[in-house]
Amino acid sequence: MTEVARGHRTQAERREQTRTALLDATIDCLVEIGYSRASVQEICTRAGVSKGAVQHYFATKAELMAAAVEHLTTKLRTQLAASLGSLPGGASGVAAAIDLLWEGYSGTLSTAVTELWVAARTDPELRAAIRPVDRALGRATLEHISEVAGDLPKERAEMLFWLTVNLTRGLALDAELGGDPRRRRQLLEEWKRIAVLLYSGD
Amino acid sequence: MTEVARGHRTQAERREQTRTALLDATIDCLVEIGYSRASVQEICTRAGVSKGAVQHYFATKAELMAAAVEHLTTKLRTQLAASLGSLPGGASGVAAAIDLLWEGYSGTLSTAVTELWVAARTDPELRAAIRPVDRALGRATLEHISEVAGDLPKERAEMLFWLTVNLTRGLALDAELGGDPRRRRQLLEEWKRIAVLLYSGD
DNA sequence: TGGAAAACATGACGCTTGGCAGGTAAGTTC
DNA sequence: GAACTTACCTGCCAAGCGTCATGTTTTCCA
Repeated sequence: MTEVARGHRTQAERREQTRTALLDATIDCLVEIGYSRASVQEICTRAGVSKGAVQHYFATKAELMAAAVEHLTTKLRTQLAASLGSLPGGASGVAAAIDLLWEGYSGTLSTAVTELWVAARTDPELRAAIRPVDRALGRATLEHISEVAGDLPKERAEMLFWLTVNLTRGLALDAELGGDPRRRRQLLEEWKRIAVLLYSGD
Repeated sequence: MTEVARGHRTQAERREQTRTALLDATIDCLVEIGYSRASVQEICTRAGVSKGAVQHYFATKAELMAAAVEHLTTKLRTQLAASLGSLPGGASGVAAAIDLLWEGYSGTLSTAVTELWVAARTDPELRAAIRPVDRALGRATLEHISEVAGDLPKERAEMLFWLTVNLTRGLALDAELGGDPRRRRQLLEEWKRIAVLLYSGD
Protein backbone atom coordinates (compact mmCIF):
# COMPACT_ATOMS: atom_id res chain seq x y z
CA MET A 1 0.00 0.00 0.00
CA THR A 2 1.94 3.01 -1.27
CA GLU A 3 0.37 5.76 0.82
CA VAL A 4 0.71 9.29 -0.45
CA ALA A 5 2.61 11.46 2.01
CA ARG A 6 0.59 14.40 3.37
CA GLY A 7 1.70 17.82 4.50
CA HIS A 8 2.87 20.87 2.64
CA ARG A 9 4.06 20.05 -0.84
CA THR A 10 4.67 22.03 -3.98
CA GLN A 11 2.58 21.23 -7.03
CA ALA A 12 5.45 19.49 -8.73
CA GLU A 13 6.00 17.37 -5.65
CA ARG A 14 2.34 16.43 -5.41
CA ARG A 15 2.25 15.54 -9.05
CA GLU A 16 5.39 13.48 -8.93
CA GLN A 17 4.43 11.67 -5.74
CA THR A 18 0.98 10.53 -6.76
CA ARG A 19 2.22 9.66 -10.22
CA THR A 20 4.90 7.32 -8.97
CA ALA A 21 2.53 6.05 -6.30
CA LEU A 22 0.15 5.14 -9.08
CA LEU A 23 2.85 3.44 -11.14
CA ASP A 24 4.27 1.56 -8.18
CA ALA A 25 0.79 0.40 -7.25
CA THR A 26 0.33 -0.79 -10.82
CA ILE A 27 3.48 -2.87 -10.60
CA ASP A 28 2.37 -4.22 -7.25
CA CYS A 29 -0.89 -5.33 -8.78
CA LEU A 30 0.82 -6.97 -11.73
CA VAL A 31 3.05 -8.96 -9.42
CA GLU A 32 0.45 -9.92 -6.88
CA ILE A 33 -2.76 -10.43 -8.81
CA GLY A 34 -1.66 -10.47 -12.46
CA TYR A 35 -2.59 -8.39 -15.45
CA SER A 36 -6.10 -9.67 -15.97
CA ARG A 37 -7.15 -8.69 -12.46
CA ALA A 38 -5.22 -5.46 -12.23
CA SER A 39 -8.23 -3.17 -12.41
CA VAL A 40 -8.09 0.59 -12.14
CA GLN A 41 -10.09 0.33 -8.96
CA GLU A 42 -7.58 -1.95 -7.31
CA ILE A 43 -4.64 0.13 -8.47
CA CYS A 44 -5.90 3.45 -7.17
CA THR A 45 -7.01 1.85 -3.93
CA ARG A 46 -3.48 0.61 -3.36
CA ALA A 47 -2.07 3.99 -4.29
CA GLY A 48 -4.42 5.66 -1.83
CA VAL A 49 -5.91 7.81 -4.56
CA SER A 50 -9.33 8.15 -6.11
CA LYS A 51 -10.31 6.90 -9.52
CA GLY A 52 -10.65 10.47 -10.70
CA ALA A 53 -7.01 11.13 -9.93
CA VAL A 54 -5.70 8.41 -12.19
CA GLN A 55 -7.97 9.80 -14.86
CA HIS A 56 -6.20 13.12 -14.44
CA TYR A 57 -2.86 11.56 -15.21
CA PHE A 58 -3.72 8.83 -17.68
CA ALA A 59 -6.65 9.23 -20.00
CA THR A 60 -7.03 5.50 -20.49
CA LYS A 61 -5.95 2.31 -18.78
CA ALA A 62 -3.68 1.39 -21.66
CA GLU A 63 -1.88 4.68 -21.14
CA LEU A 64 -1.36 3.81 -17.49
CA MET A 65 0.09 0.44 -18.42
CA ALA A 66 2.36 1.97 -21.00
CA ALA A 67 3.69 4.39 -18.41
CA ALA A 68 4.12 1.50 -15.98
CA VAL A 69 6.24 -0.29 -18.55
CA GLU A 70 8.64 2.60 -18.76
CA HIS A 71 8.69 3.09 -15.01
CA LEU A 72 9.43 -0.58 -14.64
CA THR A 73 12.14 -0.71 -17.24
CA THR A 74 13.87 2.30 -15.74
CA LYS A 75 13.91 0.57 -12.38
CA LEU A 76 15.22 -2.67 -13.83
CA ARG A 77 17.84 -0.79 -15.75
CA THR A 78 19.27 1.07 -12.80
CA GLN A 79 19.18 -2.10 -10.74
CA LEU A 80 21.13 -4.03 -13.35
CA ALA A 81 23.51 -1.17 -14.00
CA ALA A 82 24.32 -0.88 -10.31
CA SER A 83 25.14 -4.54 -9.88
CA LEU A 84 26.92 -4.92 -13.19
CA GLY A 85 29.11 -1.92 -12.51
CA SER A 86 31.52 -3.70 -10.21
CA LEU A 87 32.25 -6.91 -12.07
CA PRO A 88 35.63 -8.62 -12.21
CA GLY A 89 37.07 -9.34 -15.64
CA GLY A 90 38.05 -12.74 -17.02
CA ALA A 91 36.39 -16.09 -16.53
CA SER A 92 35.16 -15.44 -12.99
CA GLY A 93 33.52 -12.31 -14.34
CA VAL A 94 31.49 -14.38 -16.77
CA ALA A 95 30.12 -16.55 -14.00
CA ALA A 96 29.35 -13.54 -11.86
CA ALA A 97 27.63 -11.81 -14.77
CA ILE A 98 25.39 -14.81 -15.34
CA ASP A 99 24.43 -14.81 -11.70
CA LEU A 100 23.56 -11.15 -11.87
CA LEU A 101 21.51 -11.58 -15.02
CA TRP A 102 19.62 -14.37 -13.35
CA GLU A 103 18.92 -12.25 -10.32
CA GLY A 104 17.82 -9.40 -12.51
CA TYR A 105 15.53 -11.50 -14.63
CA SER A 106 14.01 -13.51 -11.82
CA GLY A 107 13.09 -10.75 -9.39
CA THR A 108 9.71 -9.18 -8.84
CA LEU A 109 10.40 -6.45 -11.35
CA SER A 110 10.90 -8.98 -14.05
CA THR A 111 7.78 -10.81 -12.97
CA ALA A 112 5.81 -7.69 -13.68
CA VAL A 113 7.56 -7.31 -17.02
CA THR A 114 6.65 -10.85 -17.99
CA GLU A 115 3.06 -10.18 -17.08
CA LEU A 116 3.01 -7.15 -19.35
CA TRP A 117 4.87 -8.99 -22.07
CA VAL A 118 2.37 -11.75 -22.32
CA ALA A 119 -0.51 -9.32 -22.18
CA ALA A 120 1.14 -7.26 -24.89
CA ARG A 121 1.17 -10.16 -27.30
CA THR A 122 -2.52 -9.68 -28.01
CA ASP A 123 -2.68 -5.97 -27.25
CA PRO A 124 -1.13 -3.86 -30.04
CA GLU A 125 -1.19 -0.64 -28.04
CA LEU A 126 0.63 -2.13 -25.07
CA ARG A 127 2.97 -3.89 -27.43
CA ALA A 128 3.92 -0.67 -29.16
CA ALA A 129 4.71 0.82 -25.78
CA ILE A 130 6.82 -2.09 -24.61
CA ARG A 131 9.01 -2.85 -27.58
CA PRO A 132 11.21 0.26 -27.64
CA VAL A 133 11.91 0.34 -23.91
CA ASP A 134 12.62 -3.37 -23.86
CA ARG A 135 15.04 -3.12 -26.74
CA ALA A 136 16.76 -0.22 -25.04
CA LEU A 137 17.08 -2.25 -21.86
CA GLY A 138 18.60 -5.13 -23.79
CA ARG A 139 21.11 -2.96 -25.56
CA ALA A 140 22.09 -1.09 -22.42
CA THR A 141 22.66 -4.31 -20.53
CA LEU A 142 24.66 -5.70 -23.40
CA GLU A 143 26.88 -2.63 -23.22
CA HIS A 144 27.68 -3.31 -19.60
CA ILE A 145 28.31 -6.95 -20.32
CA SER A 146 30.62 -6.20 -23.22
CA GLU A 147 32.92 -4.26 -20.95
CA VAL A 148 33.38 -7.30 -18.76
CA ALA A 149 34.21 -9.60 -21.64
CA GLY A 150 36.56 -7.17 -23.32
CA ASP A 151 38.95 -9.71 -24.76
CA LEU A 152 36.22 -11.92 -26.20
CA PRO A 153 35.20 -11.42 -29.85
CA LYS A 154 32.23 -9.08 -29.88
CA GLU A 155 29.93 -11.49 -31.70
CA ARG A 156 30.81 -14.28 -29.31
CA ALA A 157 30.07 -12.16 -26.25
CA GLU A 158 26.72 -11.17 -27.68
CA MET A 159 25.82 -14.79 -28.30
CA LEU A 160 26.66 -15.71 -24.73
CA PHE A 161 24.68 -12.76 -23.46
CA TRP A 162 21.53 -13.44 -25.42
CA LEU A 163 21.67 -17.14 -24.70
CA THR A 164 21.92 -16.34 -21.02
CA VAL A 165 19.09 -13.83 -21.16
CA ASN A 166 16.74 -16.22 -22.89
CA LEU A 167 17.69 -19.09 -20.65
CA THR A 168 17.10 -17.04 -17.52
CA ARG A 169 13.76 -15.86 -18.87
CA GLY A 170 12.75 -19.45 -19.40
CA LEU A 171 13.94 -20.31 -15.92
CA ALA A 172 12.06 -17.34 -14.50
CA LEU A 173 8.90 -18.67 -16.10
CA ASP A 174 9.56 -22.04 -14.54
CA ALA A 175 10.08 -20.40 -11.19
CA GLU A 176 6.80 -18.54 -11.45
CA LEU A 177 4.89 -21.74 -11.83
CA GLY A 178 6.66 -23.28 -8.89
CA GLY A 179 9.15 -25.58 -10.54
CA ASP A 180 11.84 -27.20 -8.47
CA PRO A 181 14.28 -24.52 -7.24
CA ARG A 182 17.05 -27.06 -6.80
CA ARG A 183 16.93 -28.08 -10.42
CA ARG A 184 16.94 -24.46 -11.47
CA ARG A 185 20.06 -23.82 -9.49
CA GLN A 186 21.71 -26.91 -10.97
CA LEU A 187 20.89 -25.78 -14.46
CA LEU A 188 22.25 -22.33 -13.81
CA GLU A 189 25.48 -23.77 -12.40
CA GLU A 190 25.79 -26.05 -15.39
CA TRP A 191 25.26 -23.16 -17.75
CA LYS A 192 27.91 -21.15 -15.95
CA ARG A 193 30.33 -24.03 -16.38
CA ILE A 194 29.55 -24.20 -20.08
CA ALA A 195 29.83 -20.46 -20.52
CA VAL A 196 33.21 -20.29 -18.80
CA LEU A 197 34.36 -23.21 -20.92
CA LEU A 198 33.29 -21.45 -24.09
CA TYR A 199 34.77 -18.24 -22.86
CA SER A 200 38.24 -19.52 -22.15
CA GLY A 201 38.70 -22.13 -24.81
CA ASP A 202 36.43 -22.88 -27.75
CA MET B 1 -15.05 -21.11 -35.67
CA THR B 2 -15.34 -24.74 -34.62
CA GLU B 3 -18.88 -25.47 -35.74
CA VAL B 4 -20.61 -28.39 -34.13
CA ALA B 5 -21.52 -31.02 -36.71
CA ARG B 6 -25.27 -31.71 -37.00
CA GLY B 7 -27.14 -34.84 -38.00
CA HIS B 8 -27.90 -38.03 -36.17
CA ARG B 9 -25.58 -38.58 -33.25
CA THR B 10 -25.61 -40.70 -30.17
CA GLN B 11 -25.51 -38.99 -26.81
CA ALA B 12 -21.89 -39.89 -26.25
CA GLU B 13 -21.01 -38.47 -29.64
CA ARG B 14 -22.86 -35.23 -29.00
CA ARG B 15 -21.22 -34.90 -25.65
CA GLU B 16 -17.74 -35.52 -26.95
CA GLN B 17 -18.15 -33.24 -29.93
CA THR B 18 -19.37 -30.16 -28.12
CA ARG B 19 -16.92 -30.75 -25.33
CA THR B 20 -13.90 -30.76 -27.60
CA ALA B 21 -15.42 -27.92 -29.63
CA LEU B 22 -15.55 -25.93 -26.41
CA LEU B 23 -11.99 -26.79 -25.46
CA ASP B 24 -10.64 -26.09 -28.92
CA ALA B 25 -12.43 -22.76 -28.95
CA THR B 26 -10.88 -21.98 -25.60
CA ILE B 27 -7.42 -22.62 -26.98
CA ASP B 28 -8.24 -20.52 -30.00
CA CYS B 29 -9.19 -17.65 -27.76
CA LEU B 30 -6.07 -17.97 -25.65
CA VAL B 31 -3.90 -17.81 -28.74
CA GLU B 32 -5.74 -15.05 -30.54
CA ILE B 33 -6.96 -12.70 -27.84
CA GLY B 34 -5.11 -13.83 -24.71
CA TYR B 35 -6.28 -15.03 -21.34
CA SER B 36 -7.58 -11.76 -20.00
CA ARG B 37 -9.99 -11.34 -22.90
CA ALA B 38 -10.97 -14.98 -23.27
CA SER B 39 -14.49 -14.57 -21.93
CA VAL B 40 -17.03 -17.36 -21.74
CA GLN B 41 -19.16 -15.46 -24.21
CA GLU B 42 -16.41 -15.34 -26.79
CA ILE B 43 -15.52 -18.97 -26.28
CA CYS B 44 -19.00 -20.36 -26.71
CA THR B 45 -19.60 -18.07 -29.67
CA ARG B 46 -16.57 -19.57 -31.39
CA ALA B 47 -17.66 -23.07 -30.48
CA GLY B 48 -21.10 -22.36 -31.90
CA VAL B 49 -22.76 -23.17 -28.58
CA SER B 50 -24.77 -21.20 -26.07
CA LYS B 51 -23.57 -20.04 -22.70
CA GLY B 52 -25.92 -22.48 -21.07
CA ALA B 53 -24.16 -25.38 -22.75
CA VAL B 54 -20.76 -24.56 -21.34
CA GLN B 55 -22.45 -24.26 -17.97
CA HIS B 56 -23.69 -27.79 -18.44
CA TYR B 57 -20.16 -29.12 -18.90
CA PHE B 58 -18.12 -26.84 -16.68
CA ALA B 59 -19.66 -25.33 -13.57
CA THR B 60 -17.19 -22.48 -13.47
CA LYS B 61 -14.83 -20.75 -15.83
CA ALA B 62 -11.81 -21.95 -13.90
CA GLU B 63 -13.03 -25.49 -14.47
CA LEU B 64 -13.17 -24.85 -18.19
CA MET B 65 -9.64 -23.52 -18.18
CA ALA B 66 -8.39 -26.44 -16.17
CA ALA B 67 -9.92 -28.81 -18.68
CA ALA B 68 -8.38 -26.79 -21.49
CA VAL B 69 -4.98 -27.25 -19.90
CA GLU B 70 -5.27 -30.98 -20.00
CA HIS B 71 -6.68 -30.96 -23.51
CA LEU B 72 -3.81 -28.77 -24.55
CA THR B 73 -1.12 -30.81 -22.90
CA THR B 74 -2.45 -33.99 -24.43
CA LYS B 75 -2.25 -32.41 -27.86
CA LEU B 76 1.26 -31.13 -27.27
CA ARG B 77 2.31 -34.50 -25.97
CA THR B 78 1.12 -36.48 -28.95
CA GLN B 79 2.63 -33.90 -31.27
CA LEU B 80 6.00 -34.13 -29.58
CA ALA B 81 5.85 -37.87 -29.30
CA ALA B 82 5.12 -38.21 -33.01
CA SER B 83 8.04 -36.06 -34.09
CA LEU B 84 10.46 -37.41 -31.51
CA GLY B 85 9.68 -40.97 -32.43
CA SER B 86 11.85 -41.08 -35.53
CA LEU B 87 15.05 -39.49 -34.37
CA PRO B 88 18.52 -40.58 -35.43
CA GLY B 89 20.99 -41.43 -32.69
CA GLY B 90 24.35 -39.84 -32.08
CA ALA B 91 25.40 -36.21 -32.46
CA SER B 92 23.11 -35.43 -35.38
CA GLY B 93 20.26 -36.72 -33.26
CA VAL B 94 21.01 -34.13 -30.62
CA ALA B 95 20.77 -31.30 -33.10
CA ALA B 96 17.57 -32.69 -34.54
CA ALA B 97 16.09 -33.12 -31.08
CA ILE B 98 16.80 -29.49 -30.24
CA ASP B 99 15.09 -28.39 -33.44
CA LEU B 100 12.07 -30.45 -32.56
CA LEU B 101 11.91 -29.14 -29.04
CA TRP B 102 12.07 -25.63 -30.41
CA GLU B 103 9.27 -26.30 -32.82
CA GLY B 104 7.22 -27.88 -30.09
CA TYR B 105 7.74 -25.05 -27.65
CA SER B 106 7.26 -22.22 -30.09
CA GLY B 107 4.08 -23.31 -31.86
CA THR B 108 0.57 -22.10 -31.24
CA LEU B 109 -0.11 -24.83 -28.72
CA SER B 110 2.74 -23.66 -26.59
CA THR B 111 1.57 -20.08 -26.94
CA ALA B 112 -1.68 -21.08 -25.32
CA VAL B 113 0.19 -22.94 -22.62
CA THR B 114 2.30 -19.89 -21.84
CA GLU B 115 -0.84 -17.80 -21.60
CA LEU B 116 -2.26 -20.21 -19.07
CA TRP B 117 1.01 -20.49 -17.23
CA VAL B 118 1.31 -16.81 -16.62
CA ALA B 119 -2.32 -16.59 -15.63
CA ALA B 120 -1.82 -19.51 -13.28
CA ARG B 121 0.87 -17.71 -11.35
CA THR B 122 -1.73 -15.64 -9.56
CA ASP B 123 -4.59 -18.12 -9.77
CA PRO B 124 -4.17 -21.02 -7.32
CA GLU B 125 -6.98 -23.06 -8.81
CA LEU B 126 -5.60 -22.89 -12.33
CA ARG B 127 -2.15 -23.49 -10.98
CA ALA B 128 -3.19 -26.64 -9.23
CA ALA B 129 -4.65 -27.87 -12.49
CA ILE B 130 -1.60 -27.06 -14.57
CA ARG B 131 1.25 -28.37 -12.45
CA PRO B 132 0.63 -32.10 -12.65
CA VAL B 133 -0.05 -32.20 -16.39
CA ASP B 134 2.94 -30.01 -17.10
CA ARG B 135 5.23 -32.18 -15.04
CA ALA B 136 3.91 -35.24 -16.79
CA LEU B 137 4.58 -33.63 -20.14
CA GLY B 138 8.11 -32.81 -19.10
CA ARG B 139 8.84 -36.31 -17.90
CA ALA B 140 7.30 -37.96 -20.92
CA THR B 141 9.32 -35.80 -23.27
CA LEU B 142 12.45 -36.52 -21.29
CA GLU B 143 11.78 -40.23 -21.73
CA HIS B 144 11.74 -39.86 -25.48
CA ILE B 145 14.86 -37.76 -25.43
CA SER B 146 16.72 -40.20 -23.24
CA GLU B 147 16.28 -42.91 -25.82
CA VAL B 148 18.06 -40.77 -28.39
CA ALA B 149 21.02 -40.03 -26.18
CA GLY B 150 21.43 -43.54 -24.94
CA ASP B 151 25.20 -43.54 -24.60
CA LEU B 152 25.29 -40.26 -22.68
CA PRO B 153 25.31 -40.35 -18.87
CA LYS B 154 21.72 -40.00 -17.73
CA GLU B 155 22.34 -36.94 -15.63
CA ARG B 156 24.14 -35.23 -18.49
CA ALA B 157 21.31 -35.88 -20.91
CA GLU B 158 18.81 -34.47 -18.45
CA MET B 159 20.84 -31.32 -18.05
CA LEU B 160 21.01 -30.81 -21.78
CA PHE B 161 17.31 -31.44 -22.07
CA TRP B 162 16.22 -29.02 -19.38
CA LEU B 163 18.62 -26.36 -20.55
CA THR B 164 17.16 -26.67 -24.02
CA VAL B 165 13.60 -26.56 -22.77
CA ASN B 166 14.16 -23.44 -20.72
CA LEU B 167 16.11 -21.77 -23.47
CA THR B 168 13.39 -22.45 -26.02
CA ARG B 169 10.75 -21.21 -23.63
CA GLY B 170 12.67 -17.97 -23.27
CA LEU B 171 13.05 -17.75 -27.02
CA ALA B 172 9.36 -18.44 -27.48
CA LEU B 173 8.59 -15.53 -25.19
CA ASP B 174 10.90 -13.37 -27.26
CA ALA B 175 9.14 -14.49 -30.40
CA GLU B 176 5.76 -13.63 -28.99
CA LEU B 177 6.75 -10.05 -28.45
CA GLY B 178 8.15 -9.82 -31.96
CA GLY B 179 11.87 -10.05 -31.37
CA ASP B 180 14.20 -10.47 -34.31
CA PRO B 181 13.63 -13.92 -35.85
CA ARG B 182 17.10 -13.94 -37.37
CA ARG B 183 18.77 -13.56 -34.03
CA ARG B 184 16.59 -16.28 -32.59
CA ARG B 185 17.69 -18.65 -35.33
CA GLN B 186 21.33 -17.72 -34.76
CA LEU B 187 21.01 -18.38 -31.06
CA LEU B 188 19.40 -21.71 -31.66
CA GLU B 189 22.12 -22.72 -34.12
CA GLU B 190 24.78 -21.66 -31.64
CA TRP B 191 23.11 -23.66 -28.92
CA LYS B 192 22.99 -26.69 -31.16
CA ARG B 193 26.72 -26.33 -31.79
CA ILE B 194 27.37 -26.10 -28.07
CA ALA B 195 25.13 -29.06 -27.29
CA VAL B 196 26.79 -31.27 -29.89
CA LEU B 197 30.16 -30.23 -28.55
CA LEU B 198 29.15 -31.13 -25.02
CA TYR B 199 27.60 -34.32 -26.24
CA SER B 200 30.61 -35.67 -28.09
CA GLY B 201 33.44 -34.36 -25.95
CA ASP B 202 33.04 -32.67 -22.60
C1' DT C 1 -4.77 38.39 0.00
C1' DG C 2 -7.53 36.95 -3.53
C1' DG C 3 -8.35 34.82 -7.82
C1' DA C 4 -6.59 31.50 -11.22
C1' DA C 5 -5.04 27.02 -11.96
C1' DA C 6 -3.73 22.70 -10.96
C1' DA C 7 -4.47 18.43 -8.17
C1' DC C 8 -7.70 15.44 -6.51
C1' DA C 9 -12.60 13.42 -4.99
C1' DT C 10 -17.28 12.04 -6.01
C1' DG C 11 -20.82 9.81 -8.13
C1' DA C 12 -23.11 8.18 -12.05
C1' DC C 13 -23.02 6.33 -16.94
C1' DG C 14 -23.16 2.48 -20.17
C1' DC C 15 -21.27 -1.92 -20.88
C1' DT C 16 -19.51 -6.55 -20.09
C1' DT C 17 -18.67 -10.15 -17.18
C1' DG C 18 -19.58 -14.89 -14.93
C1' DG C 19 -23.33 -17.42 -13.12
C1' DC C 20 -27.91 -19.28 -12.78
C1' DA C 21 -33.13 -20.47 -13.17
C1' DG C 22 -36.26 -22.40 -16.13
C1' DG C 23 -37.78 -24.13 -20.56
C1' DT C 24 -37.26 -26.94 -24.99
C1' DA C 25 -35.45 -30.50 -27.86
C1' DA C 26 -33.08 -34.69 -28.63
C1' DG C 27 -31.75 -39.38 -27.34
C1' DT C 28 -32.37 -43.65 -24.43
C1' DT C 29 -34.86 -47.33 -22.30
C1' DC C 30 -38.50 -50.27 -21.46
C1' DG D 1 -44.61 -44.95 -27.78
C1' DA D 2 -44.35 -43.29 -23.19
C1' DA D 3 -41.47 -42.24 -19.30
C1' DC D 4 -37.15 -40.64 -18.34
C1' DT D 5 -32.54 -38.82 -18.85
C1' DT D 6 -29.38 -35.96 -21.01
C1' DA D 7 -28.09 -32.07 -24.06
C1' DC D 8 -28.77 -27.55 -25.00
C1' DC D 9 -30.95 -22.58 -25.29
C1' DT D 10 -33.10 -18.13 -23.62
C1' DG D 11 -33.31 -14.60 -20.58
C1' DC D 12 -32.05 -12.62 -16.52
C1' DC D 13 -29.14 -10.86 -12.52
C1' DA D 14 -25.73 -8.74 -9.46
C1' DA D 15 -21.15 -7.27 -9.68
C1' DG D 16 -17.43 -5.21 -11.70
C1' DC D 17 -15.39 -2.77 -15.39
C1' DG D 18 -13.47 1.77 -17.72
C1' DT D 19 -14.82 6.40 -18.57
C1' DC D 20 -16.65 10.95 -17.82
C1' DA D 21 -18.95 15.40 -15.95
C1' DT D 22 -18.81 17.93 -12.12
C1' DG D 23 -17.51 19.45 -7.49
C1' DT D 24 -13.94 20.33 -3.79
C1' DT D 25 -9.43 21.23 -2.02
C1' DT D 26 -4.71 22.78 -2.40
C1' DT D 27 -0.98 25.46 -4.27
C1' DC D 28 0.60 29.30 -6.94
C1' DC D 29 1.40 34.04 -8.28
C1' DA D 30 0.39 38.92 -8.84
